[in-house]
Amino acid sequence: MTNKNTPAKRDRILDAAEALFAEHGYDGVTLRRIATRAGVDVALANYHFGKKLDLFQAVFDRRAQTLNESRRDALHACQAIAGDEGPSVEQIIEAFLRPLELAQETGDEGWRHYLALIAYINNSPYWGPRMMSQLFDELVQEFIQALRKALPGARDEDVYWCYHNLSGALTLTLANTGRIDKLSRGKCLSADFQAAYDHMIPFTAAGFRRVCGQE
Amino acid sequence: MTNKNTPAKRDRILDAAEALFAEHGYDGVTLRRIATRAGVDVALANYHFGKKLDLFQAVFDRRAQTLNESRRDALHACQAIAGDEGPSVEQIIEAFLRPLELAQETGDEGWRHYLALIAYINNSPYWGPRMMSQLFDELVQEFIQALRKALPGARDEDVYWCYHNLSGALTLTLANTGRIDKLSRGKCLSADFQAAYDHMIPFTAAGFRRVCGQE
DNA sequence: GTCTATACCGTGATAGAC
DNA sequence: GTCTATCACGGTATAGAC
Repeated sequence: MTNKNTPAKRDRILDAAEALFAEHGYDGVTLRRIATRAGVDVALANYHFGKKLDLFQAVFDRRAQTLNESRRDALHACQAIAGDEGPSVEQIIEAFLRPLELAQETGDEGWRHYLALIAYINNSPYWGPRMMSQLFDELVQEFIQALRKALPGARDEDVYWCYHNLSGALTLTLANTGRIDKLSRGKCLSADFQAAYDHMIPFTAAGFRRVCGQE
Repeated sequence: MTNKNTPAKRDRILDAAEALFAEHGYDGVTLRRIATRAGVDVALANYHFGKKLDLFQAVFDRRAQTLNESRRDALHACQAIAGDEGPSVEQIIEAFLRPLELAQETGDEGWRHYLALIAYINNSPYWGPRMMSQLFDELVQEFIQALRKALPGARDEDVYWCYHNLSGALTLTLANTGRIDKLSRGKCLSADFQAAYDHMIPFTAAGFRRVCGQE
């Protein structure tokens, strides 16, 4: 009961920063805007997190652990079910993507912002190389290893290029820009993540099979 | 002979802005840095283009016409060859992508920066909706129309979602972040655009066929 | 330890003098 | 076309309230 809602402000700063960084990028956001949105004083962000860059990093780190765990669990679960010959390409991609959909469809809209932030970072020539590897490479390599097993005889470069295409499709989905809404005149909605993944899974799985010679 | 190199400075401003906006985004770049890189006075950008936002727009507009024309030509050329039944999915996607590769592999590195800028804009929740449609929608609709013809019986939503996946894969390629270099430990290179498109074309074509029921 | 008010100093966009 | 001045804003440090 002592500090019941003391952590509230700290978290509200992270929430506000997450949403704003995801929409406007690192330089498009000021600490003052973050503070205003969080309903706290400007200096509080500095007190809790230090420099602006450290706050950015803190936002990036906060949900990474949880996300990696749920994806790893999904991968291991489908591997357990599949047995010795291992899961199919479709099953692996499903394990890669569905945890994201679940996160996006939580009541907690923070996850939506967080994943849009990942999209921003992944697509940025500046931030991408600096931040993606540290948190995600290990798990991605596990997925790629599983894909390699599901695609016997595939050349390594082909598998990586296919992963690149999957990653790109996913990134644009996470960015949630609303562009497809306009292009399709409302027939498709950026915010309809279930539809996005329902299409992305067979689309990319077919791509893997074709390029890696398993058609 | 009167103003032999008067346009030079103006163009150098555009070149510098293009490269910097592509790497750091709109807010990550100052007019001073642009001016320094262009080797001109700070105020000259203002003189030629007005506000920072107008300079951004000018950079975005500069090459759009040329790019749209070469893509439209590529589409019409493959349609002319194919005759009445129309080109295949593979041929249409090839027409959509190859002009980009050609632009990227010109000696003019400006095109590489420009296309990375398109990637930045397309993936941004803020800029995407504001800027993509005005320049690219008309042509994209032409491509989608061609794809629809190549995929008889496909549902509209499916075609749009497939296009979304193609657009995402392309966007990440244009962004040229170097991430795949690290992931693949040098087996694949972001800057190897030919390899990127050589893989993207069969990958996405197979995806279209699977999702749109033409397998 | 948590938080606020405020001050500092550099930097940025832009307008106006030349 | 160029140079300079202006004026607002941004990140950050500090002093102290609770």
